[in-house]
Amino acid sequence: MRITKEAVVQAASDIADADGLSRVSLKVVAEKLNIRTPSLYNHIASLDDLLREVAHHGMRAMNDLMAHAAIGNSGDKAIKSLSIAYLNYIIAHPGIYETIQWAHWHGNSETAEIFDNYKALIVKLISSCNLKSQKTDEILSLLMSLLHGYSSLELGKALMNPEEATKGLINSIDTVLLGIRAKYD
Amino acid sequence: MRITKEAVVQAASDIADADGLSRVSLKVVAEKLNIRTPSLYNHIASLDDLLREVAHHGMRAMNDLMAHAAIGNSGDKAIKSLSIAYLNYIIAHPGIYETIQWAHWHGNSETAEIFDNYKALIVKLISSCNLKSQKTDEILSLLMSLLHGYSSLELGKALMNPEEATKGLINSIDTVLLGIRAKYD
DNA sequence: ATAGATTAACTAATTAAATTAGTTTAGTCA
DNA sequence: TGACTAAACTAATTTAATTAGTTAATCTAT
Repeated sequence: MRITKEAVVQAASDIADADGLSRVSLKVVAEKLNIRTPSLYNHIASLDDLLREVAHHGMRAMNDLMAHAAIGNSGDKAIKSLSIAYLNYIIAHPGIYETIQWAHWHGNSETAEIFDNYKALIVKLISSCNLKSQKTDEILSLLMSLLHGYSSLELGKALMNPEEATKGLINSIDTVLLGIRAKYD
Repeated sequence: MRITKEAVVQAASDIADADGLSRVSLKVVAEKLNIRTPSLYNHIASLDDLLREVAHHGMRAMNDLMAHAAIGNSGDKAIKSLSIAYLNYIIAHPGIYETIQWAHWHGNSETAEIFDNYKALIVKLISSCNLKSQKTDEILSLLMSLLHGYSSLELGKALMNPEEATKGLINSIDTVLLGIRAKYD
């Protein structure tokens, strides 16, 4: 016996990745942990609270992975490394990514804070491109849109063929960086 | 009395737009229509079925609006017109768009068919750009990613300031088209 | 016009899941 | 070792989806 909050979040994350967010319920989480459903309330405040925890845990993990991927690189190279890390995480954790999207609407101030950390990381990489024009917000918006849009739309295919999906994303990033150079440099 | 299936879908769509997808339940839909919850089963097979109908209705509406927006234009101009129509629909119907995203995972073959129509429309516009290279799939993926990614991420802000959001999208499209010209023309 | 078929409403009951209340048990530490 | 606390439990409540079975209203064809 004796479960920790981390174990609860982990169990919910695993169920999300294996069966999808819609299959995550306190019932199945409790079953996975071999405890009764109400016992979960010793660790979490509600189902929504648990899902937010899953999302936050995932967002922090993504931020860490992306930051590490960017280390030692700058400019286009760094942006591509980050993008690959982003897509790899989503391929490995589709259910957590689904939960992160859910948290985009059902999140709280902590959600916003972690999201801000993500934005700050990308801004750093944009700065490392040393563009003449400093319209960083426009470029940030474009890059985030592409990363999220591509990941969401191609996730189904990406799970079947990760290589191909990564190539496709890098190709799109290339095209966008060409446009950015043409417009802002 | 006497409700039609269309009225049920409309009621669910309205609730989604007003209060968000998570607030759509057969209970509140029935209340809005002044009938008892089980009576809804004369028109729909299940809650999931209803949500799929909401998504399909919305997807068809979007396709129509985008097709009309593209009429009389070609190339970059057509792509921008379509993009504005896309974003305008989402600003007007955030809950339906949320439902469409839900249907991306919980959809059926009909969902896929309507989505294919959307892709075919964009492919036509790409062809009208008369690019040297015919890597249409790469460009399709990039444009769809941008449209969906930008719309999802900026929806919160877009509801507050539609003008600004539209400008931002057009700006990103411009940059991407520059990159496409550089790479594929 | 009206019998029969169909549509769409109803009530009653079931199931499933989230949540709350109150209780018990098992380790921890003074 | 005895009180404290964390974390489990059972029992009960609430809410929503769904099913079954019934009835009323409309529509259709003679």
